[in-house]
Amino acid sequence: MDPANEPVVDMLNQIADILEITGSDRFRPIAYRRAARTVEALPKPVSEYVSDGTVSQLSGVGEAIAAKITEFVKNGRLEYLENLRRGIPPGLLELLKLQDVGPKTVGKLFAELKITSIDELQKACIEHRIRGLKGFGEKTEEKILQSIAFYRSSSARYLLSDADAISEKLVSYLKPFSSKIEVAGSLRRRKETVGDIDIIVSAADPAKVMDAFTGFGETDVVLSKGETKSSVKLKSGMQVDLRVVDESSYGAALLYFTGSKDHNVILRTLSIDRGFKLNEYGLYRRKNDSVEAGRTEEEIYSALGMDFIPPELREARGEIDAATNHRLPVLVEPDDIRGDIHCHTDWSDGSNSLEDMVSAAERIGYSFIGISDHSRSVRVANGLSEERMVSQIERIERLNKSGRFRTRVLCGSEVDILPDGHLDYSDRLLSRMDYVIASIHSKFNMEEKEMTDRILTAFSNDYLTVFGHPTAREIGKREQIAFSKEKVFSAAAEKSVLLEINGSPERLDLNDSLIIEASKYGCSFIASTDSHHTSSLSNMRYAVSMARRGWLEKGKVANTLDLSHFLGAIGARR
DNA sequence: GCCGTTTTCGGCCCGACTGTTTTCAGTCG
Repeated sequence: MDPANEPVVDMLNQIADILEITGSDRFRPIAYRRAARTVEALPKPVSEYVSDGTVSQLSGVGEAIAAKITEFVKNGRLEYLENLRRGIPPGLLELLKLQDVGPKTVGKLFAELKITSIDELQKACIEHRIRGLKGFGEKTEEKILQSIAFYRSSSARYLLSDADAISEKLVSYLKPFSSKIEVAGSLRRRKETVGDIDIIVSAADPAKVMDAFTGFGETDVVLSKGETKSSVKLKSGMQVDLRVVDESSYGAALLYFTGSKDHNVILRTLSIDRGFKLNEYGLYRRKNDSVEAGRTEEEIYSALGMDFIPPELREARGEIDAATNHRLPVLVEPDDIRGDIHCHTDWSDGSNSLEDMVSAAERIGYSFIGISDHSRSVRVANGLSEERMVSQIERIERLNKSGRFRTRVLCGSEVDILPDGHLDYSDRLLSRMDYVIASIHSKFNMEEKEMTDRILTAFSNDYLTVFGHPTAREIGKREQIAFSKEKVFSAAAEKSVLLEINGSPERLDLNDSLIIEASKYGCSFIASTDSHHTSSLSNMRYAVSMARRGWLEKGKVANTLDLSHFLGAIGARR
């Protein structure tokens, strides 16, 4: 989603929530949600549609909603929504965040028991006041208490790498019971964080898979168990859903449960337009319900007149139009990567020796590896003094001459961008390196203007090759630093500074949406791992995942070039 | 509240699972 549209999407969804809680016409909330989805899928800020007067032409947006969007965009607030909010206690909207508690339940709890907050709801459950309501019973009470506990305890989203580890374990555990098995959901789309894991299975004996699944050793609670669908919560807190489907529906199920939801909604609508009906069992002709496709995703996309859409692109960011017009990008692949130039050794804060890192790179089959230890100011990371840096340069030169490794060792550094924007080494020293990654590791809280100036000053140093982990965020721990995307990205494009796609699982920086934004300015990128250990060189797959989610083709990722062209590309600034 | 070469009125994506029902409503994805 275009970040500018997020407040508008929230506004529309909130109207829908409140209308559902207060329970008026049951189709009005649906209309608001549909409009929200449309805005979410827009390729540019909705304010542009407001200024050229085309908002009401968007699908699902009529006169009334167009007027509300217009008012909201112009004033930053909407009288209608504020009145709605005044009509209900503020705590009701938080209740919606509880699992298995939706607008109808919230409305009823408020109408009958005057419950307006999670605390009050918990108390009512403990005092068994819920079971007295029509349609509610003992089990519902227990379930709500569990949801409250889960809501309060869990961080709710997991790092992509953590989800990978769990899902790989589960898939290999279930494989003996399955004829086909694959991970779906946001994990398959390679989102930077994952809320739960979805697994799709075909099997000769479905009951056996279900039993195996719910009996998995790391299961904490079985949330539900049916013939085709079961859910468990693992001891780690992660929820896993398993779906067992017939082989003839495998592709349809995989497509459906891979999502995103927005992608599916567009596909379904489009299917209807073309005389089909699409669900998790297949693509059917509307006329006579005959099956058109379902065994594979490829045949479904093809029946709809589209090219196959890689899961990483299925975010309703224009991929369906692109697939229809045969203009999808040919996404960069893990095998396209020729080397990794963001690696640390035990010269600074890495765990392995320089030779171990090179040897590991050679085993992967890289034609080059770049060593980029920390610069002198990063004392906690044992940053290299200028003298030690010089001796590392000489060591690498000797290593290359020795012919010990087929993989060429490039000599660089991850140089700090100091608070005033200068780099942490003299130009004279920088000039002796093959490349320079410049990163921010201090003073993260600068105001946007000051931070922007800091970065632009750094960019004015002609030895700078790569802007390392540009936003400096750490998922769930540290916010992005503030800088003008427009100024920094356009400067990077103009000065041929490569933007890093850092594949370290807690960084993923730049992430997909910023890659898309930077691409608009014509930036080029480099995928790297920021490895501090030989084992983390495999994190390149996360960098590639972000690049793919960012619509990048091979040509926009510098380290897909072979050694000589890569050297040409990183030497271009000098 | 939106939308229409089958409709300007009467539908809105749709199926699984659960819990509380005795035929269904609510939630989720």
